[in-house]
Amino acid sequence: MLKQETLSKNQQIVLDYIEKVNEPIKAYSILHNVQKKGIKAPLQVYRALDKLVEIGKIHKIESRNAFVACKNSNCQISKATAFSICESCEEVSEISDSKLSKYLKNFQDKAGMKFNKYN
Amino acid sequence: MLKQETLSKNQQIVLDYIEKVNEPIKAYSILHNVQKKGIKAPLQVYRALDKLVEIGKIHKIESRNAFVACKNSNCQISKATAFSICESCEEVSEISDSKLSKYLKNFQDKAGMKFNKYN
DNA sequence: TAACATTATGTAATAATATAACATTACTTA
DNA sequence: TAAGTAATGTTATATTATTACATAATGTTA
Repeated sequence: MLKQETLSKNQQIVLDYIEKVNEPIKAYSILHNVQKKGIKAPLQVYRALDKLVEIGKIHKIESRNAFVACKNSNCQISKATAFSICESCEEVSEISDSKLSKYLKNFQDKAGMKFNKYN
Repeated sequence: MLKQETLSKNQQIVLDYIEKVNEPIKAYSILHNVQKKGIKAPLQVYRALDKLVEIGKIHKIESRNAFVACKNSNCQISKATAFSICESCEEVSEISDSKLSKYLKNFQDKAGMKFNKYN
């Protein structure tokens, strides 16, 4: 099953905006900024976000309820990423050191669970 | 600066409940369950949770907006923990394999940031 | 191409999670 | 005991996310 090649209209609008701002951004902030493009309701944003996360184009930073474009698109580690977040300025970087990603991918806990994706 | 020895009334009520259920639980669920103890408002729960997280008695599982008692209290890795979460049943375990914790503690990214705490 | 399934959209309402603001009380410690 | 800090109580509100339902667009395949 190949990844879909083309994004839908709303998905593309949301992704374009997230890539443009190039830093973590919240759903309602995205909404405010794409209203001129015809997206009117939170759900339209959340649906696009869900899809973009699913196909690996963006990540959700759970502790911030924010979304950021993936820096490793189409790459193996896109589901095993992590972020460093500055405690004073909140600046977020996707960790590209692959050791952590490898560690996570190989992780297997005592009960036999294996790593599938970070959350 | 030593950690405080005694918890306040609300903190103790909330911690007792979280330890009793022994699985991740949400703030409003805690609220419903401690109302008989005199806690009436969300803020009273959130304030207790904030403090308990701060002193390491519990962790917040960001991707679930849930809180769980720490299994490594008073231990070095209490700020560098992680969880494995079953994708079908959502069962959550705190990873006690210390390799991940050690990796995180020693992590230093290209810009020189060091690990302080997970989020 | 017709029929069907799947995916995406639009819209309104509402649920779930979390914080702001303000007043008061309790605890610590100099 | 006075001053400072931490905790509490309460109301209102902000923020984040989903349910429910109707419709349209797209993809699949017989």
